[in-house]
Amino acid sequence: MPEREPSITGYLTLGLLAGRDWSAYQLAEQLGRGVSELWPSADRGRYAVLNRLHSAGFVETRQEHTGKRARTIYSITPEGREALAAWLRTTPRPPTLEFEGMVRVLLSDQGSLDDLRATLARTREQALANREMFARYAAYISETGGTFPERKHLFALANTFMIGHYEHVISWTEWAEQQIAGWPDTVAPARTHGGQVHDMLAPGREALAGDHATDW
Amino acid sequence: MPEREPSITGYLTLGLLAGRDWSAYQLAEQLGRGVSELWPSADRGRYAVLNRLHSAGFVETRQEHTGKRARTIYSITPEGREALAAWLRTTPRPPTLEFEGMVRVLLSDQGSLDDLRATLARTREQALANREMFARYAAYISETGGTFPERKHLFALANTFMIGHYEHVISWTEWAEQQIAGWPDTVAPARTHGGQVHDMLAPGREALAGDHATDW
DNA sequence: CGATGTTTACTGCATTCTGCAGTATATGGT
DNA sequence: ACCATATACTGCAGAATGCAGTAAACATCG
Repeated sequence: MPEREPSITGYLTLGLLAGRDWSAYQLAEQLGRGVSELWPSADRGRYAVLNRLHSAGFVETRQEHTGKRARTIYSITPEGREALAAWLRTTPRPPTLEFEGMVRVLLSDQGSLDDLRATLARTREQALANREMFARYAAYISETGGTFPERKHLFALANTFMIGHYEHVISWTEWAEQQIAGWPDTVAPARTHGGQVHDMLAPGREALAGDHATDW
Repeated sequence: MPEREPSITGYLTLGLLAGRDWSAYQLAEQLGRGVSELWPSADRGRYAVLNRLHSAGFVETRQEHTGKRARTIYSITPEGREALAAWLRTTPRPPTLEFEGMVRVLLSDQGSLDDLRATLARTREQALANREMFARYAAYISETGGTFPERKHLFALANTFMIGHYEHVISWTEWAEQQIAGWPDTVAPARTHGGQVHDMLAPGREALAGDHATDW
């Protein structure tokens, strides 16, 4: 066995198993909830990760049954705990964003102003829904302690980030909608708009001087 | 040929080709610059995308030479332009985040307080560097018009988002560092901290009542 | 003028991940 | 008794990643 390093999904799995045993199905379901806004993964992949954790010796399995239907229960091994702790001592990769809507903004000179408006509106709606979801989590945790009370202090940190993140997306879409309000189309504004640095920096910040290889 | 839909990287490629012809190498390089903070892709994949665009009839190729060394120049076809415009009329997927650092925060009860502090510090540094990069782009574009002056109004929209995004990451890390300052370790605070809803919501916002299946 | 390092210009390969479909049992409601 | 939904996964094709590798052109320095 070549004993490769687990993926982030693998470490998330180990993190859940650190608290209690879970079935494969439960793990796959749990990793599709809120945490998928922080570390997305396909349902299919979550099962594959379990097999790799198993052959690396980081988890053990046992079978349970409900009538004829089997399910596999996973538990973490001491090696699994050590692998998780060792990973936490290493350096994280920077966060990455996959923002299809913003790609559409950049390419919107190849489409209509209505396309651009629709992209902004849709992005805003999606962010509103997500902000609401995390606000509900926050309220639920503060009222009841939540489903994982032993980690509520950590969920609080993450919840705050997520709410602020969607808040930022929402306020950006609103600002962008105002910006494009006076545009005749998606092409012409390059001649009159888009160069004002004061529009482009957060309040109170000034443009930085210095090197820049190129833009975008 | 089954004529599948291009990926987002494919549409980005078509978007660049809409302005002028590019070589494969130039395209691969360009897609690794700023736009990769919005739509990440591996160098290797950008070449594969070109082959798929070609077999779909969305781009055409010709060969140029520098001495013995060949390079392939790509241009967009009318079908490619139409595919891009048609895509812009469809609905975008919501933005997704891949935030390894926040996964570590969630699992930090399996590690030390120093691990958590290091994660926050590293995340802050990375975000500072990226904010600076986009601030430089913004300054460069406002001074010179930038490398793509015909799209500067669109880059301005995206630049503003990116600066605000990293700004949010930075201020969250600073807030989180304050939050954990008084913690004895990564486990105990669940008993005393982490439940205060007022810490967890942006200023002026109240917790929303309503249904919540579960947290995280 | 030759050696060395960097940029240009890609391709191959193993592994992983995604997305979709499919299978089969159990449970709850009308 | 029937049907929808939940449980509990597996198979497969295609796409993406990460790393390594090849080779020519160009710049720089002694």
